[in-house]
Amino acid sequence: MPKINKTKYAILGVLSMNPGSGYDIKKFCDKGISYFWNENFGHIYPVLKQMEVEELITKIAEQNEGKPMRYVYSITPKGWEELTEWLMQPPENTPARLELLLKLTFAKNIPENNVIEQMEKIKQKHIQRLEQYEEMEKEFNSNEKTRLDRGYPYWLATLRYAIHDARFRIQWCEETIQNIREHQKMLNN
Amino acid sequence: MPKINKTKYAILGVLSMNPGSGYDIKKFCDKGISYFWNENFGHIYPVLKQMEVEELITKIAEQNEGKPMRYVYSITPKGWEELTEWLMQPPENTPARLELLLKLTFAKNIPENNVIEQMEKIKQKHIQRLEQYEEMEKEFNSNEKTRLDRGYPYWLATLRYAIHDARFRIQWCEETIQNIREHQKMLNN
DNA sequence: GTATCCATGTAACCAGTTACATGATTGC
DNA sequence: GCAATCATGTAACTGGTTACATGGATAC
Repeated sequence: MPKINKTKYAILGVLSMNPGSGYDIKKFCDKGISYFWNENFGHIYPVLKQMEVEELITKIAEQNEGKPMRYVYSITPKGWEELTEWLMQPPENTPARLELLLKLTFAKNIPENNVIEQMEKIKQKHIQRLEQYEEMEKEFNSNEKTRLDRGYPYWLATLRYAIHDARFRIQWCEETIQNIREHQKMLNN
Repeated sequence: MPKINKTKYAILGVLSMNPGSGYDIKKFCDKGISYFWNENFGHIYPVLKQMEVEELITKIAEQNEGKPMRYVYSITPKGWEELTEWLMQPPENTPARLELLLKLTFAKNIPENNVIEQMEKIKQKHIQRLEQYEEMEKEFNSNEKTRLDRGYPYWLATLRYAIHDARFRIQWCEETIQNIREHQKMLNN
């Protein structure tokens, strides 16, 4: 089977919540879900065009005074069908490619201290991420309205994933740094 | 900056351990590091060719009786240089695209039970993965020789990453399933 | 005045995937 | 007899990235 255009489903999903322009879709990705999903204009615009041809979405031109042209897309019944069908299907797991782990595999060819430094930086990055996510969680849970929304447990799930993820990475960084140091000592004796 | 061919570095890394053929490289990826790195023939062979032109590797033809032709590649000094330079650089983080989380974001459009079923299956998959990794860890640590290798803490790190990863996902699946159920009940009252 | 936001799009590029082609050997 | 392993490669394709082009409005 050929590789599937995931951008199409991301767009369908975003438009299922609200009609919007290509720009709006990009904004939603950047502001709302960038820690697990990313899109860029160079792909969004051509895919939108193609989806219109496939009748998954419809376009309406919007001209506000003094502002640039806006093309607002809405999802069609056919689009809804395609979206829900995709949602019901188990997610495809794309073959992993974790550059950090690949580097570690061959890391014995560079000085230990360089590796430790890199791991330390990565740990700091995840500590910052974790703080952000925990802040987001607080805000999210303090909002009464969101908790009554049918989507509540799903939004929460994505956030919790990010939190778990950041935590395990911090732990793993610490553990790994310690293991490198201990091994260093062992070999010196 | 343009996107960088990571396959090149994977090949350099594999050949830094032992000279080998394209087939050997693929085998190493599949057997040894497939849970965090994947390559396929359709990319390996052309990249090998290009790397030979760049003088990062050299080729020797090997003809064993009755067996198909083998082309064994070795890393050159220039290749070593490029490899270590890359290793010293902090890893690029490619923009995330986690299909599962994207689906959860829009999951309120399909029946809860479908989502729960999917999450249950994913949990089972990670339980199996975890068992495998823990088995691998035992074998790995029981081997005296590997512990004296300079690469020991790095190999261990990749394995420990996989273990941490599987564990957090199992936990997260359980948590999420429970949250969906509780929310379901709450809305029914 | 300068940076950011709003807004749309195209063209060139490339990394990586899939399918196809070939054929001997080994193990069950 | 059949599947898997060994072994190399090409061609077609496509999903996604980057760079380029344009230009007004708003906020500091």
